[in-house]
Order: sequence, then C-alpha cells, then structure tokens
Amino acid sequence: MVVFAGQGDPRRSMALLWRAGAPADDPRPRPGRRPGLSVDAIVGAAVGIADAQGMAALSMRAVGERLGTTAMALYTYVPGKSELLDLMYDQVLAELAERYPDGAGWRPAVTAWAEDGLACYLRHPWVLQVSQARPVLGPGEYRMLEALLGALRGTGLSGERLRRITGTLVNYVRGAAGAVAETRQAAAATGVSDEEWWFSRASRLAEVAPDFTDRYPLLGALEQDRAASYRPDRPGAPGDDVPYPEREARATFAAGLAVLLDGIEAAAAGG
Amino acid sequence: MVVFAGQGDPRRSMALLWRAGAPADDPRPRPGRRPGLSVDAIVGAAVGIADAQGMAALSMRAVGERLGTTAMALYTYVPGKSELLDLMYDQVLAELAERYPDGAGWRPAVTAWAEDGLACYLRHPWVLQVSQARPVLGPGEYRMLEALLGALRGTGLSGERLRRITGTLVNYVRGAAGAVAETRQAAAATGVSDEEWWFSRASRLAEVAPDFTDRYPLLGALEQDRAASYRPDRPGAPGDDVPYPEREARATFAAGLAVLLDGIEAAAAGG
DNA sequence: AGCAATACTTTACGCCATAAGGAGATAGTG
DNA sequence: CACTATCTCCTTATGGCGTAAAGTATTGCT
Repeated sequence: MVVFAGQGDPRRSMALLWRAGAPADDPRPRPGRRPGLSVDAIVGAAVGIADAQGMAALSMRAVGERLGTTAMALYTYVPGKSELLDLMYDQVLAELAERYPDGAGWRPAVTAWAEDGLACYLRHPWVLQVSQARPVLGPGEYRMLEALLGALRGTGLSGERLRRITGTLVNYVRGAAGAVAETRQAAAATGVSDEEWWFSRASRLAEVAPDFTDRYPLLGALEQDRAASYRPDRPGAPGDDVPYPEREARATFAAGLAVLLDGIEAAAAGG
Repeated sequence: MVVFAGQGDPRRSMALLWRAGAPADDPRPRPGRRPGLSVDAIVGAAVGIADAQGMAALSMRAVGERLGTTAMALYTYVPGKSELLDLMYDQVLAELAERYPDGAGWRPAVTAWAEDGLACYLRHPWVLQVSQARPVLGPGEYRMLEALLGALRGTGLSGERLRRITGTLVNYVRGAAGAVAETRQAAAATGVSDEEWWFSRASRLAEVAPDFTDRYPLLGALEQDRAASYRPDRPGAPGDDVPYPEREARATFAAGLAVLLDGIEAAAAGG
C-alpha cells in the first residue's frame, strides 16, 4: 500500500511548524476547558506509531487512541493529517546534532553529518515518503542544513559552489537512505529475514525470467561477482550484526560519500 | 495527503511484473468470456491518472472508470492496488533508453543516462513515492541499471568498485529528483506559480520565525547570496522556460553529478 | 444441451479523514 | 450566585477508499 500527502493551508502549517502563535506565548489564564493534549504529545504519539507499525498504521484514530482520546480531539491542535505529517517530519530531523566539530578537519565532520542523517532516516524510514512528497520548511530541516554548513566551513567554499554542494549532499543522503530502507522493507513485507529474502531473489528471478542473463548481461556478471565475494561469516568484522543486504547498501553509501568528498576536496582546492 | 504501499504476495507480483504465465504465452482458445481489458491497459490508465491528477486521485474506482468498467473488474488482471503500483513504476522506467552510446567517452554517456533518469522521474513524480517504499525488481528497473552499466563500461571499472558506483549514481539521481519534484509540488499545492511561491518563502519565514538569521546564520548568509545572484530576465539563456526554483534545483543536480563523475574518473584512473 | 471456465457486476463491510453540532469545563463579569 | 463567552472534546454523519463475497453473463468443449 502507498500513502501520499495532500496539502493544507501552508500559512497555517508553517505557523504550527515554528510553533508561532502558540498559547504558550501568552500564558494568561483564559476561559474554557484546560487543554488535555498538546501538539508535541500528538506528534510524539504519531511518530511512535509510524516507527513501530509503519505509515500504513498511522491514522488519526490510532493516534487518538494512543493518547486516550478520539480522533476528533486531535483537530483542536492540528488542522489535519497532512499538517501532522509535516510536524512529524520536522520533529524527527530535530533529533540530529546541532553542530559537528571540525577540529579534525571538515571531512570527518561532514562524514559524521551524513552518517547521522542516514541513521535518522533509518530509524524513521517513513520520513522518506513525507519529505519527497513536498517541501516542509520547518526548523528541524533548517537546523540540519545549518549543521551541514557548519561542517563544511573548513572547505572555504562559499556562494553558489557551497549552495550546490550542500544540496548535493542532502540529495545523496536521502537517496541512499531510500536504498537502505528498501532492503529492510523487502524482508519485513514477507516476514522472512533480510538475508533470506535477498538470497531468494536470484531464484525468484530465474523462475520468472529465465533469460535474465541474456537480457541483462552486464548486470548478470556484476551479480555473479557480488555473490562470489559474499563471505557470510567473517568473524567479528565490524557491522556483522547488520544483515547482509543492508551491509551492502551501507557500503555503497560510504563509498559514494567518499567519492563526493573527493570531488568537494578538489573543488575546494581548485578555487 | 500521503500514500504508502502495503504489500502483496511477492511471487504473484514478480510474475506479473515479468509477464510470466500470461495467457498470451499460450494463445489456444479457452472457454469463458473474452477479456475486455489487459494488464497493460490498466497500468496505462493508472499512470495517466497519476500523471495528471497525482497519486491522491489514483483509486481503483478511478482507473476502472477511465476504462469504462468498475473497480472490481480490474481484480481479474491485477491482485490489488499494491501490485498495480509496482507495475506502474516498472512501466515508467521502461520509457528510458536501452543503451547510451559511449563513442564520445563514458562521461557524456553517463551524464545522458542521469539526465534521462531525472527527466523521467519528473514526468512521473509519484514514482519517487512508490520506489522508496519498497523494492520492485521488475524488468524496467533492471533495464535502467543495464543501461548505466553499459555507459560505465568505458571506465574500465569492475567488481565491487563498479557495484558501488552504479549504486551511488542511482541513489543520487533519485535523491535529486525528489528535490526538484518538491519545488513543483510546493507551487501546485498552493495554486501559485513556482516562482511566486519560492519568493514568498522568505516573507513567510520572516513572519513566523523573525529570529531566523540568528538561529541559522550560515543559512541566512547563503540565502542572501542566492537572492543576490538571481537574475530574473537573463535574455535567452538556456532553460529560461523553466521556473527559477526548478532551474536552481537542476543546477544543483548538474553540479553534484559533475562532482561525482570527477570522483569516478579518479577511481578509474587510480586503479 | 449441458458443463466448466472466465469476465465482469452488484452489494456490502470495515476502514479512513473530517464536517457539523452539541456537551461539558473554565474563566470573566454582573 | 447566574450569565455568557470561550475553549476542549465527544457523538454522529458523510462520502470516500480497497476489496471480499456472491451472483450473472458469456464463451468453448463435449
């Protein structure tokens, strides 16, 4: 099943994201029943559901239930589900560090930023679906960008070049996170371990497309090489707790990042 | 609104993707009413709806209606909506070229591959939501990968290094496409032109977060630089028909791709 | 003609987001 | 105290969704 985002009034949505005009700004006692919930509590409950049971299980009813109320009670705090998704996205990004010290140079700092971003996306894979649906422009997102700019300061880049490179890094981390998340989703969907699913892939393809290696010779060769290089029980190698397909995706992430950083280094040096 | 994919029996889904066991494989006359539809017709109608009205408008009822039948008629050809989404995704990727001639070198070939991929994602932006939800493993996806491997042949890379680099390029194009798609979505959601939306962003933020430049000094400086470099009516520059925010996102795509290709070139030369 | 297989329709169920309106709580004001 | 405005939260209802179940119509084989 697939979820996609409609959209509400962007003005209202932005005010919520930045918690502007919240009652806490003016805490004089006001008439009416005291609020039993809060935006933060709702967003927290929603993130909890999405993390634990996936986006498909996230309904206004479910969020209400988790908070001991009904779905309609949420509408006092949040205009609709679409805005709630924006808030969830932005709250998750706020988990990331505010700055990455570049005492050891910008390269480790940027690498740490990218790895934290990947880990965050993987803790909350549903985020990839929200963010690619439309821009959110909340404080969490800007915080993440600011942290990246801080890490990149050592490069001496500025202006257009810096803009392009930050954008590229953001794009790359998101794309790579999608690839890693897919390796998990595949297994989760079938109830089979990641590793089993991955290795049954080849036989599935052989059943259904017996001419695979004829149609895709280069891919076939590459796959053969991959299978040959697989060492299931390398003893105590770092990351052995991670199942193989994800280990592969993570290695790709790291390799691609290194290539990008090489390119950035050249750009920084070349003026 | 957000759409997300649940999942069906992967075996059935793969068979459909590869059109294995289709009645066309054994065209002997069989009892029963003649089929009035086909998988291809259904997928085509569904892609048409998603392209024109977005993922939110894609319902089994809508697809049936477009084909002059009911929603339930589709279930003869397709097990459910989830599998239909997989088929849509794979059909869209099949639009891409099968090979990219590298007569002028591998670099233009890979660049053409990446640009075609970006364009394809932008013709069908809903694809990004499907693909990041879970792996599909259809012929279209493999065809795209095979084309990339063909374009990369001139690098002389092989084995693990080649695997990592193809993965990185795929990740990058997908991530960048998400960023470009967002610039469009933002405008579409509000009914305002891309350009207007983009330039109202700053004032929106100022309303809602007056302390923006204090909280995000580096970002604020970068944004100021961007605004200063904006020349709305450069005469006849290539791509002037594209609205500004998208032009910016495309420029980021091109710059990031160039950095990646530099890195690949170094890897190819370095052995 | 009868049978079995296939395509398609109708109906119905249980979800979903959310509009509308009402009930209960809380404050300020006489 | 009552009165009223305001706010929270509930109940109910609407129109959509995916799809299960069961029925009908069409076709070819015997």
